[in-house]
Amino acid sequence: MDKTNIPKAYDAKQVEDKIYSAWEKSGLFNPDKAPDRDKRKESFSIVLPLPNVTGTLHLGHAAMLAIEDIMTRYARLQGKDTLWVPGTDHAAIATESVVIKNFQAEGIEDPRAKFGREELVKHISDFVEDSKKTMRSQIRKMGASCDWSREKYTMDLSLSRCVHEVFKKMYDDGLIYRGHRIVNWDPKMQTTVADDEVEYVERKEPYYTFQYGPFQISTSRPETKFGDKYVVVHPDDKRYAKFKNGETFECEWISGKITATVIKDAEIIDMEQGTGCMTVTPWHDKADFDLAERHGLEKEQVIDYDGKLLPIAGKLAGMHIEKARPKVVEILEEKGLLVKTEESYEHNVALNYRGKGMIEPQIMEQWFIDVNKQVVSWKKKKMSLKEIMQDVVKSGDIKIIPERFEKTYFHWIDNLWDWCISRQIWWGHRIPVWYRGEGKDRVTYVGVTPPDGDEWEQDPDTLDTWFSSALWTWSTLIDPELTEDHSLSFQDLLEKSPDFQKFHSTNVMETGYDILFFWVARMILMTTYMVSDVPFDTVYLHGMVRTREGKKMSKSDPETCIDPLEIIPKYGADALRLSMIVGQSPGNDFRLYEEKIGGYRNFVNKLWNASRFVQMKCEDEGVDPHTVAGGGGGAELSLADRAMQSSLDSLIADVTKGLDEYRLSEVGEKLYSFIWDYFCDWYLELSKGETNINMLVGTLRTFLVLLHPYCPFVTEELWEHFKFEKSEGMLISQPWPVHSDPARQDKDAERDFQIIIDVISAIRSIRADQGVEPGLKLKVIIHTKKHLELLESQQEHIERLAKLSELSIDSDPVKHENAASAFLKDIEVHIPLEGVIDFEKEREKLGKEKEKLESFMKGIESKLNNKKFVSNAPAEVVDTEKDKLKNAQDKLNKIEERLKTLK
RNA sequence: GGGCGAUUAGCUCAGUUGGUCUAGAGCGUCUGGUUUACACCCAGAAGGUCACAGGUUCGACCCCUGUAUCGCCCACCA
Repeated sequence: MDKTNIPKAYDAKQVEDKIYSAWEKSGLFNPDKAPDRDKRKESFSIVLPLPNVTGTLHLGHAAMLAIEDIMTRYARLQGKDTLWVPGTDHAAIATESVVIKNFQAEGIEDPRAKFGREELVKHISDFVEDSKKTMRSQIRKMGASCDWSREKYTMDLSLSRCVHEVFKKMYDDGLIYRGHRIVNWDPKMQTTVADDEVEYVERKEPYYTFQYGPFQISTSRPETKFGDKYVVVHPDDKRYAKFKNGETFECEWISGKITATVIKDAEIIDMEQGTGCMTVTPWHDKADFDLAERHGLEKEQVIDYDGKLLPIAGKLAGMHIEKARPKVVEILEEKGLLVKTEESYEHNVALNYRGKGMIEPQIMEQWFIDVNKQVVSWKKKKMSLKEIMQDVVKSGDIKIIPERFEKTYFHWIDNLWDWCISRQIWWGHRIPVWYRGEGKDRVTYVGVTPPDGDEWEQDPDTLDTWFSSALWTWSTLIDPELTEDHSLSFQDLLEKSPDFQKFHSTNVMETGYDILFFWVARMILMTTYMVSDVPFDTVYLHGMVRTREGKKMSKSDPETCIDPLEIIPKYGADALRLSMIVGQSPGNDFRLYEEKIGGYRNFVNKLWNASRFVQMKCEDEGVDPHTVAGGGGGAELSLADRAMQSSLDSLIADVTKGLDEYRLSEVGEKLYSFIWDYFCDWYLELSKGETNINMLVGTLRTFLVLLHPYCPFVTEELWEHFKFEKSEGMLISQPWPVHSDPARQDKDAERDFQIIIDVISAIRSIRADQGVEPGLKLKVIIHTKKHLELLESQQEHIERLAKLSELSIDSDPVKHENAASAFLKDIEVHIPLEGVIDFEKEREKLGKEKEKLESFMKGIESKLNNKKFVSNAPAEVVDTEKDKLKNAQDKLNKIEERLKTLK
């Protein structure tokens, strides 16, 4: 009969939802409801990197949630005032394009025209509400311990207030301006796109060379060439030395005779490339635009905002550029101006990262943030936004993990242009600018609230979605009720919001390295500017999840794409979490596949069964696990117990230090192998013979706390069975275990326990070789060098241990039937030392080891004698060196002793 | 073109400022094992000149230089 009330196998599906609701019910995700809130001094806060509302949870989110939840739960267990704010992003372009696509699939060709602004926005809002519901339930599935009572959304009224406050302040400071600039225009979505949101895709297209007066120019885009009336060459190019800058000539071109001007420019021209000359299209090319600005050239629009040719194209006017291309080539060919066609020329085509529409650069009036104007006060100096962004990372105010991304970050900032923040879509924060009147009498109003009067008209554009996301660390912490009171200044809002005062700046920003620029950099920009503080102290960047083959996971490929929502019921959220943490290092991509997750499911099950075993033990001993106090229980501890106690102490120290330094993978691995290899396979096996139930239960409880950040569900479930009657509440709010002074650790016990382990291992080997002749069996025992050493040098111990394990050692051959019973019954084991050890080889080996040790010690000694090293290196480093030396000396002594005995 | 990284067992990856690392884990492979914690298990084995070539050092997977292959980011291709 089963002596345990714990089911035989862990069924994640059955317990996870139940436990999550219990946590929510307890209110412990909310720092305000922490039972000992007043005592909590230190605070820890983190914001959820707002998943956008367009989709469902994917593995990237799952990894992010797992990492952040570990950080959050660890802080909470440590007794910090812990807040993790969840929320979602309205994801302007992404969301609008999804909704429009959905309508188009229903047969509504142009939803904008059909519904108009107000109605379409309403439809998008409804869609967003649905998505948010889905996201919420999925985040819960992962076990994320975020405070749902503080959930935020970038379009909330309180967050919109922040957006307006920032816009107004930046406008007043002259950091936001409106101007005609060349922007990335997406004719499909009818909006501008930020530089970062443009992606380049390689395409093979024909490449044409045309005669342009005395010059030959090459292009893959002849349809833009109608307005070209400048030809540019390098000032040092000897081939064109006879032409002077500004010289004009007449030539035949697409729509007839034109007058062209020669421009000499060293910056834009690469003499080596092609013919070394080109014509320019300032309206539709950024480099050409800059050239035109430098030389004061005329700019002319050729393509309209729908991607169709303008009247300048003559008879081709109104035609879409894609259709017009062959026509233009045809016209020029007829005129005899086509020199050659290169069929598959490889070049990059610019696409919108959202929606994949082709980008057509256009000159448009847009809103920009000036990143170079030195008007912001920071550290008592006037600096530009760009300089502040550099400063906070350079000075170490913000630390990026892994460090190498700091270089990437600086590189990006060096190449940063003014940020175009206006978008021509309807979904998003509308720009808080109103106009009245026409022409010269036009008045502009910029404000947090709309101006009084009816005759005002608001700017039709919306803000880039990252504008509001960039405020996330603090806009979510401002008290929403206060934001309704417009008599309060922005400073008042900050000062009167308790959450902001307590939790900002946040401790860590955890996100994928792919949005370092999009988001992390912009949070730094906005927060330093607006709040005069950094948004977070540490940036932890995780890698991208890849398939077994190393490809990006994409939803369109269900073969390789793993859906967390299918995995969780099958393997459990705990297993999924472990599989995405252990063995991964920050900033590096990692591959995930089902077997990996299965492996961690096995670990969870192992822990589960070990707990069952402990419970059975309790039953055997007639104790209720809840009344067991832990520790040694006052009884004299066996060697094994002392060893476990001591190792556990080091484990706690390692786990604590590791988590403090965000080394999640390493800590996870340590817990995994400690629990499985050391606790289950040795300590539990040993306790089959002799048990200190206090130690057993106490150790298990410690594991549950240590492992809780990684596997919250299974540990919480097991806690129910093992919690001490006097401890209050759920595992989630227990105190983190403390470890004792390392000097007090029982190193002897640890070492001796290692010997037990080895002896048992040896006994098991005999067993494994049953059926083989007795003499050979014994050789197997001592085959491994470690055993040779241990058995020889620790014979005394072994005899003691044999007694402890109810083994007896004498010269009789092996009589036992199997090894496990060795701990329970009287068994005799024969371990002959004589004749198996090759003393000659031993001496040789020890001699080599001695030599090595001596040179090692010499090195360290010289290091310690070096005054420069001692005075410059931190005290810790010097101490470790000293320890090393001491250990080496100990070891050397032992070797010498052994060499003596071998003689 | 500029930058950043990777290269460690059949596969996927760890390896914490150079030394107790004769380099580890998981999966896979092979051998043996089922006595009530667990076959989602236990014991054991095989498998690596840490990409290559130099250098620094008493000592290099780790630091430096170069080479090769792969990947990512940025810029650009008139």
